[in-house]
Amino acid sequence: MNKKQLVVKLSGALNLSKADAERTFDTITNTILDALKGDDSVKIAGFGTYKVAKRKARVGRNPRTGEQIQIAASQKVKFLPAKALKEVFNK
Amino acid sequence: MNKKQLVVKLSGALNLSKADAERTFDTITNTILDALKGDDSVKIAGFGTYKVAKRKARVGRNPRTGEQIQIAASQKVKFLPAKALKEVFNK
DNA sequence: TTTCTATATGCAAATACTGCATATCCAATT
DNA sequence: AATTGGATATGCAGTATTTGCATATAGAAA
Repeated sequence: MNKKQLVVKLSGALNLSKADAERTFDTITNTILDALKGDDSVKIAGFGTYKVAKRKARVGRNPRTGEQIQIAASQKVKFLPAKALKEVFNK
Repeated sequence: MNKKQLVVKLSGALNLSKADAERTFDTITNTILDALKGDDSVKIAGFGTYKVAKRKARVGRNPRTGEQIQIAASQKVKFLPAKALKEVFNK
């Protein structure tokens, strides 16, 4: 399912126009992103937690040539599913 | 930031009551979950992709006693941040 | 208040990560 | 509705990182 299909579903479920449904959805993702940018984690009970994980610099390898390369430290967004979410998929 | 705080922000940004904002948010998470339950992945351009990852059975260990235990195969929800998301945090 | 979640522990196995080419797929513009 | 530019999936090798187990406690959320 891509974003367009999701928006169509939301439009029906929320009784909004597609344009409004999309704006609503974008507002939510932007709000979450803003919090993450401020180095805050976003905890959604029953769904999961978004947090920014810091990754240290390390030595990697180009699998094509085999040569070693230096990989810089970086940050990425991590999503940790809530307990309730795991249970849904494991029974 | 927890769910309550997020709902307050959404309520302001979307000009909805808190109750409506929460209902809207829940509708979205439920829609995503339903797709995942149907073994479909949810791809949100500019944000990321939710997908169900299957994890193989393996041998684990009880850290308290040290004894080996068999861990069953399981499934969990994975979130893969979109390229745009990584860039936000790495410059 | 009562339920949920993070944390901490040791350790084996699974998985992520890197560059890059190709194939596929999506979003937006025409 | 069709085209196109951009984003993502895949495969590869080897190492770094993560995962997940049991369980109690502390802290936060409903």
